[in-house]
Amino acid sequence: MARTGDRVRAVTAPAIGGPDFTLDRGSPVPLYYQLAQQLEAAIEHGVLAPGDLLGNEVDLSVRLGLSRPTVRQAIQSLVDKGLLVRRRGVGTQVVHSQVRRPLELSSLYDDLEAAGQEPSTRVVRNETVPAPADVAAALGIAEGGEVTVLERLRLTHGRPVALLCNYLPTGLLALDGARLESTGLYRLMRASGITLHSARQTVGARTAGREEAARLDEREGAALLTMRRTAYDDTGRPVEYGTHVYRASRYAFDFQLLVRG
Amino acid sequence: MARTGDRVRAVTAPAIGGPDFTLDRGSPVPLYYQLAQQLEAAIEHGVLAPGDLLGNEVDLSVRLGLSRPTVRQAIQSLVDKGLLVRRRGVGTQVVHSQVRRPLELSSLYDDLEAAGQEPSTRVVRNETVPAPADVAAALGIAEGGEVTVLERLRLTHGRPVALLCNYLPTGLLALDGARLESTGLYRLMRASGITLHSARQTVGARTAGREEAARLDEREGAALLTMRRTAYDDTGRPVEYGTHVYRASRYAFDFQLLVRG
DNA sequence: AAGTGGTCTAGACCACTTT
DNA sequence: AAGTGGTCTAGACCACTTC
Repeated sequence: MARTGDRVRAVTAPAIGGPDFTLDRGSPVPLYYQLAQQLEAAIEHGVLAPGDLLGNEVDLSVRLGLSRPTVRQAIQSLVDKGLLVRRRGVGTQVVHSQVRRPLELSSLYDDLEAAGQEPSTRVVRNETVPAPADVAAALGIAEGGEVTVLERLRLTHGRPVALLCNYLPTGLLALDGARLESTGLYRLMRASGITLHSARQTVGARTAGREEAARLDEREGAALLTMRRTAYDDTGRPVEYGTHVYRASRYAFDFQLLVRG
Repeated sequence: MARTGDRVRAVTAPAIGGPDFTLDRGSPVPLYYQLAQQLEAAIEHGVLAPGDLLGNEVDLSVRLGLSRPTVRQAIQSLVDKGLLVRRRGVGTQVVHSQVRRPLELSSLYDDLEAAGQEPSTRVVRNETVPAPADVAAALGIAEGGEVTVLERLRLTHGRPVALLCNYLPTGLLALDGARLESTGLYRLMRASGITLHSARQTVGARTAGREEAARLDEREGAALLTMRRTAYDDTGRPVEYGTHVYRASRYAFDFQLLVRG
């Protein structure tokens, strides 16, 4: 039986009824993951068109020289991503719409950068303070305990888009002012080995007060989008609490939801 | 070997090092799912506290009389929900925070009802019209093709909260006016066999115009929360497009995001 | 009746973490 | 060295859908 001992053996499935897949058993990348990536690429590039049937799992596993559970694991990961649909008695097909974008814990900086908006940041405040009640509750620490507060003005093309106020457990992270001006907070956290896992968000709206309007270069009474968020790492510990205010005239949240199975 | 043929056999695991689990092999509910439900309940009720180790998978499977893959499938489903964390070489633990709420494709009606807000609905418009360009694009039909347009005023405790305007492919669903006044659109769709799978949402804000303010019982210039959404069924076909407007003074979106693995 | 995915088993070897 | 989860195999029977 082929086991991990057989190094650098590559298997190419015949193209009968579908695209080619190449598996490398010598690679540290799991076989199910290699297959999932190639399936995703085939869908992405239109080799597998919306509505196409994948061919049954038993045949696929024989053709690929994999066991059925391994093939199923690959398929399942794409079903979870919403790229494939399984129907008992029918088969597995590529989903009909072009919906590709994942739901992600959005980083404003990354989002803006990806959209070609040339984001920049001005750090307004970066210090250690006693935790106010709401912050303490959100971060799960004692009221009055030390937290780091970070206030930033986010701009695109040199014009203000948002006022960001974040609280972090002190000592979690080195908040270097210069690096904060050149990148986003989440990227900094990831670089420090913090794996973000989930976040709870509340999105609302209100009108701008006078001082706020001035800082954001808006008229008084302009519509603002507000966001309050607590983010958790992969062990479920709160690592960040923030209240953000966006100029509604220049920003809207855009995201995709998946219904849980 | 115990197979599905053995009816109504129940297995109770000894409580050594953990809570009891009872599996019914005669039930049509899959074993991994029964286990997952009981694990989730144990976490929910505090029998398993945050940070608790679950015990290794091999022992668990022996205790429960299940194979390891089956136990893993149960655990994996809770990891996906964000309730458990696995660490190689360490074990599986209950997540540290109390984050429980799932991310879901939110139904305004259900959300309000769950919050004890006594929602009600007034159907303002329910007819078939030629599709405007944006609607046609969102629903993937020809511009000017037939669509059903549905306009509703949503109230809580008898006071307006939101103006809902939805477009659906004509013939997808019987939109009975009376039922629309007593329940939500998504519940009606689910009852018609439509399985919602994902949605793309854009959330923004603006100030209220005169007529709009009057309909929502707000002042002119009040902050409004806006939402535009396209929902897809499990085959990826668009089944609904809507533009909603909420009174920011009475409503905010509240949801949880999970980072994709 | 034939074909599909859904579930389940009883093993195996591996990589990683902790002791 | 010992213990954990991560991956993988080669089967099996079942429920559902379609013909």
